[in-house]
Parts: sequence; C-alpha cells; structure tokens
Amino acid sequence: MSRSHPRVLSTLERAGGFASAQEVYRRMQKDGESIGLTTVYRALQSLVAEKVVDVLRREDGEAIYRLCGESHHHHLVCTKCGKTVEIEGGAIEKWAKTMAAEHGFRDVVHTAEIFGLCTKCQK
Amino acid sequence: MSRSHPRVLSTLERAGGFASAQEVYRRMQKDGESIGLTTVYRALQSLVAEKVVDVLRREDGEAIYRLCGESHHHHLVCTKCGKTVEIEGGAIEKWAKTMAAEHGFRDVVHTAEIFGLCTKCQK
DNA sequence: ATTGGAAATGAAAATCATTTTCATTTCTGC
DNA sequence: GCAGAAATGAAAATGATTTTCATTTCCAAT
Repeated sequence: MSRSHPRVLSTLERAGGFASAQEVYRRMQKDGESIGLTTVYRALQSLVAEKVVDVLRREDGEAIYRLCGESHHHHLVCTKCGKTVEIEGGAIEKWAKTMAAEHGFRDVVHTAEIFGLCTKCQK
Repeated sequence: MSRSHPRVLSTLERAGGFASAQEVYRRMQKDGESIGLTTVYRALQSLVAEKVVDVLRREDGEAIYRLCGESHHHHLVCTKCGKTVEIEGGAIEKWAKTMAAEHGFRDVVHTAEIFGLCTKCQK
C-alpha cells in the first residue's frame, strides 16, 4: 500500500477542521502542487488506515477527513445568510464520552452543529 | 411536493431497523409492488421532511432511513455494523440554547451524532 | 552506474447512489 | 367531462469514489 503522504497530510492540516478529498485536491491545485485526484484519495485512505485521520460523512454523504486528535470545534450556522461561528464544544465532548461509555462503544467521534437565524437575519 | 407514501412507509416499517432507498425499492419489487426507484427516493425525501423518518449514513456513504419516534433524540451509531442506539441529549439541548443565546442566534435547531464501535465490533 | 522488480502515480474508464429531466398518467375540483 | 396540478417512472445526468492499467519513480543488490 501507500505510505503517509506528507503533502496531502500537510494540506489537510492547513485546511483546519474537516475537508473532503475533493477539497484537499482543489486546495493543492490552487497551491500549485502537482498531484492527481486518485493519489489524494489513496493517500487519505492510507491515512485513515494508519489512524492518522478520522473520516466522517457530511450530510450529503461526501466523506470528510480530519486529523485525529486535533481539537475540533463545532459550528453555529445561520440558515439564511450562511454566517458561521466556530464554537466550543466542551459540554459535547463530555456528553459524547459519557454516552459512549454508557453503551460500551469505543473509539468514538461525533458531530454537532447548530442552525438558526443570526442577529442580522432576524427581521 | 409529495405526500407521505403509504406503501413506501409500510415497507420501511416491515424492514425493521434501517433500510436504504435501494433496499426499500428491491424489497417492494420482490413483494410484487409496482413502483419506480425515483418514486421511492422522492417518498423517502418527503418522509424525512415530514420528520416521519430519520436519515443517517452508512460507512460507505449510502443513506439509510428509519422510522423515528417524534421525541427529539440523538444517535449512537456503530460504524461497522450499523447498530444504532437512540440516546438522550439533555446536555446538548442546553448547550445549543446557551451557544445560540451567546451569539444572538434565534430559532435554532441542532444535530448531534456519535459514531464508534459497538461492544460486539470491538474484537 | 546498471538493472530489475516493487511501489507510486495519475489519466481515463467504471461504478454506484442519487438527482434531474421530461413525457405520460392520475387526481382534483369545478 | 375537462383543465390544470400533482405524481409517476424511465432514462439521462451528476458527482463522489474506485478501479484499471500503462507509465514512472525508487531502491536495493549487483
């Protein structure tokens, strides 16, 4: 198989939070890096196998990757204008851990987003 | 849009647990029901919009649907076998409200799911 | 340095769930 | 019955992901 791919890894790092394979690819393109989409997919697969990155699914089913252990945050998104605020999820982390333990689950990750109307869009 | 589709709904019921659109379609075919795949997709979309069914993602990204109770709940999902536990989200409700208030957001809803390996799949 | 095989690469084709298009059929209320 | 709206579904389009396969790069042993 392949080895952890430094350029893909550092691109994912630079992206912060989650990024899909397509996004990593586009970002590398924009940065002038020469790489094929196939290689990006393979690199991400390897990274997942090596447990260097987590993979989750966006609501539309697209796979999104994130560095393991990276402190993640959650989002507060305005459903009208799209404004997004990154928020702390301390309470969530604890909740997820408790729930997982309660049901005997291991190696858990979680997602949590809040949607609503921001101050400006509340007219 | 479309109306809750009784045949699709009852097929999903009969399937028990989760079923993908493709599975619902195949099952209906096998049962000799005359229906198109497109209609199955549309019916499921409507049912989700009406909050009659939940939709989650399998590990491979395929959408899976399931009848859900009306009480707002969250899920603890096994990424390997798909086993799902409905869990209480009291802490989340509070967290969402607090965060929303803190940033001046109104009319908020939220999503929160936990993914991991269930007891049986940890071997 | 040369070679030979293994691993990596990426373009193009294949796959597969899902969505869209659009022509046809089925309901509705009038 | 009739017009317009909604539903239906076959076929084509879409889009992410995987597979194929020919080529290139690496690397260790000579």
